Amino acid sequence: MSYLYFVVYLNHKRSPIEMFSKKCEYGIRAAILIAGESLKGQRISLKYISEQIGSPNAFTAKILQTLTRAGLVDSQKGPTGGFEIPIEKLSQITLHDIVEALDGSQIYNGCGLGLAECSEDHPCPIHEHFKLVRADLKAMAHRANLLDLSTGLIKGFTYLKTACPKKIKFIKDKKVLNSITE
Amino acid sequence: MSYLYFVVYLNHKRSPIEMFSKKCEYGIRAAILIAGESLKGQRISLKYISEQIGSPNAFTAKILQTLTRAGLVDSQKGPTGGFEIPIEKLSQITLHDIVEALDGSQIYNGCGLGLAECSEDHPCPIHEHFKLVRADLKAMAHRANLLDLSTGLIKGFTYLKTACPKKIKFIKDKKVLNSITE
DNA sequence: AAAATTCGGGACAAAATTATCCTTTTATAC
DNA sequence: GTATAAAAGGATAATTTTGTCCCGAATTTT
Repeated sequence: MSYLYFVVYLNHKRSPIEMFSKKCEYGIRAAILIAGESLKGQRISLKYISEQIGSPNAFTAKILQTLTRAGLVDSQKGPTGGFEIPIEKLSQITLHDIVEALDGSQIYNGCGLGLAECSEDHPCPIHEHFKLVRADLKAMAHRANLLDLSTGLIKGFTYLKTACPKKIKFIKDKKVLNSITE
Repeated sequence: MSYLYFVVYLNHKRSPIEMFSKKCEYGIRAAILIAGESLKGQRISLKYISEQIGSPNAFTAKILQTLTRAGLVDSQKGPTGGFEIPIEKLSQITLHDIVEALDGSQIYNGCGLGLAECSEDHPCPIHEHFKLVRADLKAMAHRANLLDLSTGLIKGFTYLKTACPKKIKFIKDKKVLNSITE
């Protein structure tokens, strides 16, 4: 007698194309979490961060190193150490700052078709069409700051981790299922 | 006696993050070129396409296969063969159709932070901020069609290839320079 | 001082994207 | 028919992105 079980697992792979790289997505999520905890006077560890935002631990460590070196986040070693952002800086740090540090500003400045030379004088076919999109994205990234982004989180209005899985795989064999879910 | 030479070369590597994948960029450029030539009653070959849009030949072949299988482009084998798009279909095929076939629609539908579950009811912190950008991008991609995109090209108002190089590398040694540029 | 905890950073591994090579198939022209 | 020109498609390689492992450095607690 065999049953149909299903096992669910998160995947960390970047979908064919998203707006930001995985590095940047994790970085933004981490920064918002740190911002929220900093507002509450808490310093938080890498372990806690990767648990809360559902990101791979060691990869997140590299990203936080980058943000720390960029001066966007403060780090402290040793027990009781961790990451934090001074409250007074929260409203000054924008989404743009995070993206710039991790992905660069190609996304708002580059040509939509990847041409090196694409400008008003020498436009690609979608140059005009792309203007508005790029301008919106750029304005949004400069407007959104860590204070605003983290208050929604603290109030429970927004979320940083998906409760729902990305990939669902069906497994008939109970033993196989248990070997994966144990 | 040594001089300072510089050698210039195009790079086909995707920058850290752009709006579309390289595959999609080449696909869009190829489709617009084919559209323009089709308007002039010409069928064009892979070789001509990759020369005109400055894309790697074999990679472009794969992309055109995908577009052909998706029914967006017609292909014909043999001498005088090549790629074309029936004129009457040009205004019906949108940027969205090309992107959808090559990259999927994740870019306008997916969460900006990569969360699997991100919606009005369970939003990520940047969900509201991203709405406008995504909507603009989606609307633009549905609005822009191959007829419009290719007429600018035919009239010489827009370009599909960069005259200007992406990377510049300085090389002092004349022998090294010659070995590269020969 | 020793132990424990946490970040820093180098080396390495896996996966996805980007790109190349080469053979087969199909159609045209001679 | 034969040669030729072009797309189709399989296999493979290079590069980049994503992710892991492990050890060292710094800081706090005991």
